[in-house]
Amino acid sequence: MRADAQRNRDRIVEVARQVFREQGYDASLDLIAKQAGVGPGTLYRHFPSRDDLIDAVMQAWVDHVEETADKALAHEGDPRDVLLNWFEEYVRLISVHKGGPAKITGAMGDEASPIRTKCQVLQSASGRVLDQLRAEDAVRDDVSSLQVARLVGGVATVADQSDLEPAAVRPMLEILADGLLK
Amino acid sequence: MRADAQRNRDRIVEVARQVFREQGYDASLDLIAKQAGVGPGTLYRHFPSRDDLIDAVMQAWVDHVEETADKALAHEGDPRDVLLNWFEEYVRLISVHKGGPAKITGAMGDEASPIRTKCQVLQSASGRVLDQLRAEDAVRDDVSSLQVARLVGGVATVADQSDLEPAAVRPMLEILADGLLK
DNA sequence: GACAATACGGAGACTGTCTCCGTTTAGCAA
DNA sequence: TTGCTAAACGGAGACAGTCTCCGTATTGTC
Repeated sequence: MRADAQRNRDRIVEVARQVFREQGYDASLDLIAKQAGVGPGTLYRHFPSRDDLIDAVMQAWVDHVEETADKALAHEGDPRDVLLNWFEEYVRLISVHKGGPAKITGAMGDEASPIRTKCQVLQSASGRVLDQLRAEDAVRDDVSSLQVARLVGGVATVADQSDLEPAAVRPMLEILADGLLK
Repeated sequence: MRADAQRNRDRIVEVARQVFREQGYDASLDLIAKQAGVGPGTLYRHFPSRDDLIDAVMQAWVDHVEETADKALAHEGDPRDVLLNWFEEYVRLISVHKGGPAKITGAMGDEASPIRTKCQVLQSASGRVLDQLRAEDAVRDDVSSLQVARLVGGVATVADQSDLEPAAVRPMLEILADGLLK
């Protein structure tokens, strides 16, 4: 990639991250282009769809997911605590931007989605936590990590759309956890 | 209301119901106006916001909710069956239109939402089912009908956004039910 | 049949998406 | 350096959707 192209691409992503944080994932793309000091054509050349841009914005965030899962796994406590702790982190992770939970959870399991790789990272992180608990024979074994990701994602989506406080989300996650544990 | 106004209003709602069914809740309102043979101004006078129109479209559907809850309550079987049956009906009810689950569940608990009354009907129907099961000492009593509505609504939202088959939704509802039962 | 009051409707302002294409620039080779 | 070409730029503008304003038309009443 040419140096100027790389420069523009980076700036667009940087601006997009900030604008998405302030206005949510449905912010105007032309506005992002303008703020980044490029024309709309440049933005759309680099990122043909909104999801492609979102994917780029999320890139930095991916590493954080693995790390968070590691922490959850190292968490002291009984299986219920471990699971709940992971659920809360999961919700936090996908709720960084308004509209994020719906976007991510909706794309979960969609092979063709531009943010597919991000979903896979989340799902596999979730899978790791689940596997450890399964090894302890703590969770039922007829559930897939995809189902769990969707269930927790569903709670996060509702919480995002209704502007719920974490304190209001917790009891819902507890019900999920209790349904999953043996 | 003047006779012509009533006529137009009815026709708009009728057309909207059909268009929403075909295209989802984010269909163009000007298109609905055109199909109903009125100007956009007329549509917006009757229904200042999209949600107001959606609310009107849902009106016919409300009676059906009560009836469905009655059927769920009369359902033969153990508490888990009753609960699961109701959950499946609930998901079906709010998934009539694409985008419906998110719309309804997002508005749940929002006092200012134009579709508030619809949410209340759903929530109270859910409350009735829950109350009966509580009377049988079958479900935990630290959960509200709002929480349950949100949990099941969350599953429905994800299912709607990912175009999941009912068969894929069922296991998720089972987890919810198991988390709710004592 | 006249006159308010009420309702209509469509032109058009505004916002956001996305493309096309003439212009500019980076990078390389002579 | 200079010249060349592929790559990239950017902004005008086509298009679609939302929503309003206001001149016109219709209704129902006295």
